[in-house]
Amino acid sequence: MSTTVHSPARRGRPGNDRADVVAAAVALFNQHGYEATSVGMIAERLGVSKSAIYHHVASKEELLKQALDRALSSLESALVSAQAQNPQTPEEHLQQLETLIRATVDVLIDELPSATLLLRLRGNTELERAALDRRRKFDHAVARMVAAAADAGDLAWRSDTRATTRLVFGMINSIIEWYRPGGSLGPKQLGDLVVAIVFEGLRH
Amino acid sequence: MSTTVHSPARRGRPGNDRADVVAAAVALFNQHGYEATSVGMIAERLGVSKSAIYHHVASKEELLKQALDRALSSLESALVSAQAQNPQTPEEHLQQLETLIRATVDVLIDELPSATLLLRLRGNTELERAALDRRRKFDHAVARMVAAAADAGDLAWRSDTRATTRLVFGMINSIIEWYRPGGSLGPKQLGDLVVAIVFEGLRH
DNA sequence: GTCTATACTAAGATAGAC
DNA sequence: GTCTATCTTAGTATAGAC
Repeated sequence: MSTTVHSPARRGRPGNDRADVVAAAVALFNQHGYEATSVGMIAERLGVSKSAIYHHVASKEELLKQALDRALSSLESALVSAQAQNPQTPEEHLQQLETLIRATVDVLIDELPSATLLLRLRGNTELERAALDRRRKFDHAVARMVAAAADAGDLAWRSDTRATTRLVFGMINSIIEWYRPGGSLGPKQLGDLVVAIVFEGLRH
Repeated sequence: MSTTVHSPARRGRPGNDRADVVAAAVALFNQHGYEATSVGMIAERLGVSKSAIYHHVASKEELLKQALDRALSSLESALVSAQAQNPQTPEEHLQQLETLIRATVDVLIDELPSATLLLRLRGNTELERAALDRRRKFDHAVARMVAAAADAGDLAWRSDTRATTRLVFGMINSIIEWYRPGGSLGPKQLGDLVVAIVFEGLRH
């Protein structure tokens, strides 16, 4: 069981390792949904038989868990990095939100497959509900940060802070629906664009 | 085959009609995904046996088609109503976009189940790809309307009109992820909020 | 690390009775 | 409008050889 995440030069017999299997699984989970993806489909994509998959993981659910952990950890790191700022003035609160928005955009792009999986979860199993709970904790921490910025003034959160926060992060999360690496738009530029729309709007 | 959509008082033997079956199916498609939803699950939700479903529709796919047609027709109507405005001045272009945004929000709320189904499509079958094609035509028409507004001036579409449009409608579409009827926020207020964020941004 | 073979379960759909 | 019974295919997972 070579648990190495990115071994630079693999030892031993060629073939697939755990990371390969997870990557193939996540791609298929995103295309067909977790429930509708069979172990046979994952095996087929890797060019091996079904039972070869069970050499790497104990169950189909373990593949889901791997990917969700990865996405959640990355998002939580983004939040922590913004929380480190400890803002005092209204302008510093705005800067903190900007940091959070850019860090979230970066995570969505860097972890596009696993983040996509997370954002499409429906909570149909215990594992999925646990992941959604963890995501809800993240959302609440974000909401607290936004509320603090609104309290400090300088932010037109338009009476309903909760709905506004959902809309803003709905916009950010929608990136996974269309963003593909290698396009003309890089992470930095996309972050600029999102921040500009959120804070300044589209009217001249 | 009583094809009535909302018969005020049903004739004949009590039980489920086509609309009941479609509604149950859509709810389950949204929760588990189309592929992962079995006809047996639909039957169970309605309290009947599997084969009772096949009295109302010829296949599982027909249930999907019904719902997607409904969502697409509603969205296309919203677009047509905005297109009827034929704007001349920059301010009229802005008003046209506002009309489109409000009409889209209304459709998402009024047709929440079927709109949710449409927005989560992955294009894994011919039917799904046909629906996605129809949705793409809608998106392109929206993009043309936005481009016309940008050309008329008065709109800070920040160099990349395409990405900006995607982000804005990503925000609007994200409504389906959390909006539930009966909350404190009505369609009108939500439309106000979206329009305010999109045009004015959050900074004071 | 991968294979074939197999156990067991559930899927979509049909036939024909009530 | 719904039922039971059935056909056929495909799902998750395991056993044990190479």
